[in-house]
Amino acid sequence: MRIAELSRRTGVSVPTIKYYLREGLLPAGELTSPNQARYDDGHVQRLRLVRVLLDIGRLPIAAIRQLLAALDQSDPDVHQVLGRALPSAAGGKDSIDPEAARTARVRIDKLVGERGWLVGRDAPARQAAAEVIAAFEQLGADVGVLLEQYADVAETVAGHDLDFVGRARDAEGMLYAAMVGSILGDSLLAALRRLAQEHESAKKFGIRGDDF
Amino acid sequence: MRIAELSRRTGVSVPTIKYYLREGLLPAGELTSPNQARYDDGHVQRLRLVRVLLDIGRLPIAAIRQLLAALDQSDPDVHQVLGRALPSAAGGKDSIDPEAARTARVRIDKLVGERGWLVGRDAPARQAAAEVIAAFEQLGADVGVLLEQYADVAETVAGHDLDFVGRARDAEGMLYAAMVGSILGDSLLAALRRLAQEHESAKKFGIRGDDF
DNA sequence: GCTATTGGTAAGCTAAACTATCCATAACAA
DNA sequence: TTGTTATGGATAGTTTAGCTTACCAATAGC
Repeated sequence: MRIAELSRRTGVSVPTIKYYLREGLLPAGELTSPNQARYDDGHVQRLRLVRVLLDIGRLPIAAIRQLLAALDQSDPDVHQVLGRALPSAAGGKDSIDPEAARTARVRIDKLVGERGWLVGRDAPARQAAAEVIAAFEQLGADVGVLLEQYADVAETVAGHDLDFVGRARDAEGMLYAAMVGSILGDSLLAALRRLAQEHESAKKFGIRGDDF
Repeated sequence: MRIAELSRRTGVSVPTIKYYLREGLLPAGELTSPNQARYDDGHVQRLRLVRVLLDIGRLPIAAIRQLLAALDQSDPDVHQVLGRALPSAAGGKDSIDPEAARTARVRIDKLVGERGWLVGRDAPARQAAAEVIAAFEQLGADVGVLLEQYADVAETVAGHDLDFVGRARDAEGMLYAAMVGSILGDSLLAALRRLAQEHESAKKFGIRGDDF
């Protein structure tokens, strides 16, 4: 197919597709002549993946490029992708007192150690978790109880996630599932959490509205 | 205190504080003369909240303004905030086939109904969840099993969340806890999930590196 | 009295993610 | 064949969010 059909099939405008090609988010089509290229279903799928990572995962273009590079490696390493390549939802900017972050980091390292989690010392998620904990405390909240409860939950979820990954056909499919499941899983879990929160809140406080 | 000290105590630059004042994220200080105002600890706390919602929650300024308006209401309604005011993590843009989203919406409504969740018909989280499910399917993943597992987990987490809210002293504190816990909870859960995923992956695939 | 700071406003800046415009060439319809 | 439309590739422009800079008259504090 040519670029117009690729655009029609994905709902992405032609200029945007050209932009993604330039940015290396989409491999170039097969050139049949100096200004004619052919695209295939792989391009359609890749383009849909990019849009989902952008719109739902809210990943920046640069992060998506890195993820896709991992997908295209000849030797796909699911473990590396799960542990390192995936950016966690928390944004990178600081706004947090560095000393509070250091204290929280010790706390997270302790939690990981106590639970026997096999996680690299330099795994970015350690720092991400520490920053969120520091933020809680900067706002005057006590995360003590919540942290352990969430860690329990995280173990459960991660178990389900690895089952999900394991259901893929081959190594490449597992890598794809790890990526999609991790990024979209965050959003799915957040949305279901909101629904369950509203339910728990309705139970606890009594229902105000009656539009169920 | 005056604006310079407010800046020093929060690490937010003076021009940025002025910008937040203009945007209505921070109430004006008490004017002592036409060009002198006094700020207090409430401003410090509010400013820290804004930064956390921006940097970790990644909420846009407009959403933060709305949230803060809910905080400042004379009659704080925790249930409304939990159910409606809080934006879920998923971004607003579409990129998803509207028909697939409609099918997924039916699926979510069915799940909510079967579980007896007391959730408004028009709760935005329903749509958010539906869009994520549609995204999964657009990428060729089968969310069937995962969805039910995540719903179980969401119930557990929401229970913890409401306990967290219930630990606050008064109604205003509960509203604050609901807001902070919801937004930061998403990020904390995501970071812990990454850690647990790396652990589960290490167990499943065998450990590649040895830097623990 | 004198310098630094303040509150307030308007204009400017930066980065990210597109979008528009060109151009020479190629495909397609008449 | 011939006019019209589409294509790949490149460069420049646009939009939005979140700040920064610059400026001003008025005040603080020595």
